[in-house]
Amino acid sequence: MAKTPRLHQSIARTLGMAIVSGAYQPGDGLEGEIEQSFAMGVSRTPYREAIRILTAKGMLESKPKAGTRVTPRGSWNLLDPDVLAWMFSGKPDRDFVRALFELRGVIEPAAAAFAAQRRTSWHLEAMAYALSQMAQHGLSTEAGQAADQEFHRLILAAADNEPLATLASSVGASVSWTTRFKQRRAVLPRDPVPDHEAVFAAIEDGDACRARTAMETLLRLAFEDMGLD
Amino acid sequence: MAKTPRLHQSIARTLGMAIVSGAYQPGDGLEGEIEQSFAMGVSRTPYREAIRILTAKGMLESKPKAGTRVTPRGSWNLLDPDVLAWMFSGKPDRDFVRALFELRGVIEPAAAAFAAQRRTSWHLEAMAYALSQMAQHGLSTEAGQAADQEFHRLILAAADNEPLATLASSVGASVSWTTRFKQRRAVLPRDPVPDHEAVFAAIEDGDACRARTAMETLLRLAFEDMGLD
DNA sequence: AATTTTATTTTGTATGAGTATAGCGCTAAC
DNA sequence: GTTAGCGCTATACTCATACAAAATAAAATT
Repeated sequence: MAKTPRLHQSIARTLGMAIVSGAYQPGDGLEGEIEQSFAMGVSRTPYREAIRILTAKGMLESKPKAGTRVTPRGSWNLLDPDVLAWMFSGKPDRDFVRALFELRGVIEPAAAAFAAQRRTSWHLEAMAYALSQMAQHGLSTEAGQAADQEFHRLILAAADNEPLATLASSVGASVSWTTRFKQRRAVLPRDPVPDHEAVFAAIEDGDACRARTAMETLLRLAFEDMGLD
Repeated sequence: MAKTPRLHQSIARTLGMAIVSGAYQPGDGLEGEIEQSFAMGVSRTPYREAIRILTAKGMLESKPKAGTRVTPRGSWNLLDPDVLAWMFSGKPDRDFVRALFELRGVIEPAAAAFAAQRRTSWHLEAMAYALSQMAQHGLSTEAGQAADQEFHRLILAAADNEPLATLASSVGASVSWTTRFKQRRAVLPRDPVPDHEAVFAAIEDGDACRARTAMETLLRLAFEDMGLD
């Protein structure tokens, strides 16, 4: 797990978390490469590369003489996997989590509908296997959670829409952080397998409309189980 | 327009375009920083920073001894504004454009529905202004196209969902390519303004359901005008 | 044959010097 | 008094070189 951290990566992570957590406000400046990098105890090289990473994600902008400044939130790539991870590494902002669930509620049902129309027999086999694994191990185990994610990933693959898949995987991954958080503190009351099987059956039948509603139901129940509000 | 290009930025752009265009296939390696950077006539510093930028967008990964390799398409951040720009800078891949449009068909109707419920008077004013600009200049002009994109951006903003709003650039790209495809076919038979006004009216009335269907209609008609198939 | 050790290649980090850009203040002209 | 042009300077940007660490491959050892 503790895969040796590259320095620039580590710096980007530190700065990124500081920015999303609000420690640096938009407009604030990271003034002076030399001072900043010295303050962090690293050389300019990895520090600058970290700046490039954050700039690539829309969180910083830097010009000669003007310095390096935090950009307004609107230009951050909030759907970037790293940015999402940084967001959830601290206190997850409730409004933001709710917004993510809302977005997921838009995307995944649509993906399920597309999947119903475009799935191949190969997809169906793989989904069936994932479901069986899920039922066998249960969601409290590593293997069960992996099977759950695999099931959702297969739906995206079957939907045959690349941009949709990247979007949904980012959102899905971040949502799973919160799920993990929930499970730590709670009961895991309901068996999620039947909900998933309903989605699978609709996709198998090629019934796009039913697949959409089944997925909506699944997400709604999952959201209620979290008890966010 | 020609705002002086920083070197690392320029290199990232060149490499990024080469990757999305397929000149470098996933799995291919950019072997040897020193050779590569020398071949480009630059020093290692900006070359490495360009690598960091592309890595941050999920298109490269690099490890000591193993070299720097292009990652599989599935891990690219296709919704990153820069990546999208690189995608569209070359030949427009029809399948990708269609997929992006399909995604738009998922996002925008839902956004319109949310906007109908959450828009402020400020949003309405701005949207009305964008519409007037659109009607005044027409979609064949720069100003008109800008107003079109602004209108769609405002809908996402009015939906009051931050992650959703970050998709504005993606949607914007889709919008601009819609008009471009239309004009290539030299058809331009129908006035798009009424469709937009229908969406606006529904949002103004706070009618979420009507806003959704109006947006769906708008997109369907626009898609037909594109004549992708 | 499996395992440990060594070698080697490639990226990663450190450092210092010099360049170019863009904001700021100054001057001068209107 | 205002504005336009000009030079100054702070800051990021680029270059060059050296060395360290990491991961794979090969070799040696058990």
